[in-house]
Amino acid sequence: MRSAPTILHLDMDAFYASAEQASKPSLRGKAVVVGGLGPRGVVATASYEARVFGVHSAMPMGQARRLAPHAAYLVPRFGFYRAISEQVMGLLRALSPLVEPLSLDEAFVDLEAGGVARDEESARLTGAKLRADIKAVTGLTGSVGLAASKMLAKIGSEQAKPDGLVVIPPGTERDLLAPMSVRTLPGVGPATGDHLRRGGITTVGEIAEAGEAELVRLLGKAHGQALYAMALARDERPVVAERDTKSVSVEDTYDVDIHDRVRVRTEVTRLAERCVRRLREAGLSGRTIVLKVRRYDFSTLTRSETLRGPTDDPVVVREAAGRLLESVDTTGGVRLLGVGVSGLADYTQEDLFAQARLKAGQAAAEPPEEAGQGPRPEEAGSTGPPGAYGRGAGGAASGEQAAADGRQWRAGQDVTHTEFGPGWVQGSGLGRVTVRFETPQSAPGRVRTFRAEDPGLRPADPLPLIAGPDPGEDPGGDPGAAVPPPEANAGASLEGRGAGQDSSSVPASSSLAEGPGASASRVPVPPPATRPNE
DNA sequence: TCTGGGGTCCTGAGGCCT
DNA sequence: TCTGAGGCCTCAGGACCC
Repeated sequence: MRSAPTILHLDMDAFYASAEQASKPSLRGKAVVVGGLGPRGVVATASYEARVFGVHSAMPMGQARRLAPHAAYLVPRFGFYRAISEQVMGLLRALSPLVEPLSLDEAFVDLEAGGVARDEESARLTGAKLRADIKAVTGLTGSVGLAASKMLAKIGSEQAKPDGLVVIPPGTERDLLAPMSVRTLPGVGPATGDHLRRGGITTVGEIAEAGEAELVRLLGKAHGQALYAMALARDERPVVAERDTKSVSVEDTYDVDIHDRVRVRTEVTRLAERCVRRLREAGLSGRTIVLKVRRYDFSTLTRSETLRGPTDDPVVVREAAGRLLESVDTTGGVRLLGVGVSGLADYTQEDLFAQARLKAGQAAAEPPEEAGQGPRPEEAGSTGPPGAYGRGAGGAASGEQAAADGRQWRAGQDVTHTEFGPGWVQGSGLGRVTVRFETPQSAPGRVRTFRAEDPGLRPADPLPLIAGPDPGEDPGGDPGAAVPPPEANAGASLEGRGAGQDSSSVPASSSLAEGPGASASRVPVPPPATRPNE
């Protein structure tokens, strides 16, 4: 263990929801929930205002709507969040070469490796400056934990939330941990927590008292030993900048269970092809093909097959997935299907036979799938594949909600109108789309409703959260990062899979439709207001 | 309206080989 | 030739994380 708190953990506060609030002035200070709006969607992130009502991550969207019916419900715009995340990661890499991203909104940094902190005071100053830089570059807040190990730095950032900084001085760790719930420790989820509770252990201190042998007896060797070490504040895991991908997978939850075996096979084929596309984009190939099936009763089973050598051949993966499906009983219906590849290598051992088959047979039969990520009218009327981020109704109606010209309007999506300028979709349905016209730098904007096929309305790229500084004047020194890349468009997120079936977004967020925006738009609120309308 | 998507790691059973 | 032990691999499932 280090003698100085030079491991930094950064956790952006309610990241997706905060990004949406920064992007949409009328949502600032309001309950915002980002997640799948389909019938089987769950909450990805809730703003702190929404958390007051009990809404939290991973909660079924229906439950969230019951708890916070007046919140704004938006689909995630991963491209947009990724662009912001890259700005933040750029700031972290300016501190140290050892940056370990955990997700779009979280990372560890080894400050010692960067030579920017040697002791508690310099670490604290570095953390404070980082938070200020993040605020200046992105307009968002992040919480920072500083400690001598990854586990404690993460606990520190959790304690610092929201918008704070906590340093855990070396030597104080065990006293700090002792009264905490076992669930504080990484790797202790609901199941392990229950296990420990049945063994009479509810706090970290009680883990330490129980001793390693008892932990191993309760949880098995690896888990028991690891947890015991953590309880003693022993965590020697290094910050690792580069991690090799171990597997690549894709899966879809369906709005309505699929009973038709032919349809199941079709979906597995489609997933296998999507998976291979992802594999190839990453320059990888793999030996083990995995089929995942979640049945109507939520029971999940996996079947896998290991090939003689790694492949990235769509025919090989498709056929293997098809064989695996043969061993699964799907009567009763399936709610989720997934295809994955593991045992990865960064090269391909060519399967010449499959390649030959592909050239000979597939070229003609296979349409250039999803090339334009556009709508797939041939599927209209089928149960839309994207459960999580799909639209509301599901079932046969899904395909019919698309605008006449094939455009899709989804809650939260950026748009621009020839007459009214930039804005975002507040809701749509029944051939109408409601748009709020505002920008990150404007006052809360006015709401207007159009026909879904209004020729003046078109999708747009997200606008930068911070008004671009004069060229050359970038507080974070992050080159050209202020403007998210074009692919950051809402419709382009989610790998295009939703485009066909998401159709008009939810008749959504009824809460928003009648929001106070119209009146607020008349109030000259100084930009960039944090407390908009009302 | 119960429960997403994309990962990682661990465990245990069983087969195969030496 | 048979048997048992041990190591390694594959497969399936569970838990956890963000």
